[in-house]
Amino acid sequence: MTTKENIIDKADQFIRDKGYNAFSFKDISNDIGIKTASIHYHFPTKSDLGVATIKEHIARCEALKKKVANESPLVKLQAFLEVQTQIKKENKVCIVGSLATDLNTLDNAIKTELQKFAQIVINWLTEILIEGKELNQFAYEMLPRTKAIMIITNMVAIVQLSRLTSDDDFELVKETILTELRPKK
Amino acid sequence: MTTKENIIDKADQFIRDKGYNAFSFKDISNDIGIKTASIHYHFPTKSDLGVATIKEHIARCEALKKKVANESPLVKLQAFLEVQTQIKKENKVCIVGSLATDLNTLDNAIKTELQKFAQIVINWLTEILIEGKELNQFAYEMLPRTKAIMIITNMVAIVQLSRLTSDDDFELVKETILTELRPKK
DNA sequence: ATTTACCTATCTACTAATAGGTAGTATCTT
DNA sequence: AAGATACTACCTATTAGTAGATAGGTAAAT
Repeated sequence: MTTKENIIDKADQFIRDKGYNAFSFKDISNDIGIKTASIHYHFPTKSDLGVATIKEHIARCEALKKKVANESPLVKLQAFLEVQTQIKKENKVCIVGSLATDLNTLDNAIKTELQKFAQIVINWLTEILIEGKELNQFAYEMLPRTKAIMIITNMVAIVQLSRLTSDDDFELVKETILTELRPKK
Repeated sequence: MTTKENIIDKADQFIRDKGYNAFSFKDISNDIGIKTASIHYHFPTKSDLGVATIKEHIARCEALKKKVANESPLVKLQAFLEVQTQIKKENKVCIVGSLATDLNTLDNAIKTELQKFAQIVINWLTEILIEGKELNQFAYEMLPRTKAIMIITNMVAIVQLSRLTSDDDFELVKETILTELRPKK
């Protein structure tokens, strides 16, 4: 991993652990053994680092989409849910949720990139749900995009809420989503 | 409104607008025309102010519960959803979501108070859903507490996500929740 | 009735720490 | 030699929090 990648990785972890306004260049500096001025060499401003971090998420999302492109809708959905499961395992939150709560402190560059990422995620899950219904693997009555938003909001918020209630609630929500999609014979 | 109440009110607005770590005593100082040292007189630490802010939410929630105690389950649910609608109207987010993303930067006093509030909200909606099913006003198949969590996560996250997509998505989710609960004849 | 003491709420002035960011220089790699 | 990368040293602004003074009100003791 290059230094640049290393910096992005740490920024990502801090944002999803403590929030954008609670992490500093010093935090990253301490973690990877580099001076803060050197971080500014790679990313002139904190906002530049924020944008790069979201771009990394977009890239990882596109890679995952490609990886499961030929799988069944159920496997695709499971891959989708597995991302959140990993987040939960690390006791972090989704970057969309984290930055959305801080949105009014962020400049337009970050805001725009985050909107782009949110669109990609919603569209991907919508496509999975459409395909799943066509193949009779999923059953639901509302519009596919609506169902996608219902599922995404469930997942985004349960990683946050289960920090306050119980980790079991995360599994509960995940299983409920899968159960609700199962066709009744 | 006393100065103390005024401070809590501003803190609440800032937390749900920008997040806990993005607001300062100076922000409040500017808004209400008082020096930051005077805010420290009422709330020795920022954490004390945070705790007081959550306590205010708990008090308002209990008051709302009492106000609609003799109404039908549907009216109670609508009162519940109206709180979020108001939040959305102000382009803010729910305090639970806001503080949950910052949780790892907060001390135990705030964490404990926030857990208390989350429990109260979950329990209230659970009771509404149980009563609504008994009276055949609501239909759902999962456990009442599970359904409550599904609805709460939908609402908590859509106020965040609709900052990035469209305000219409908030109404979409709200209507979908009501539609899904409606018994099929 | 006046003094003494205390309480409440605010102020001015300050501190130590941290923030993001910059300029100029050194080192490493090719 | 040259570009990429990292450094030292610094700057300015802001942060949460503190100390001490002040002014006004209250209540009991003289």
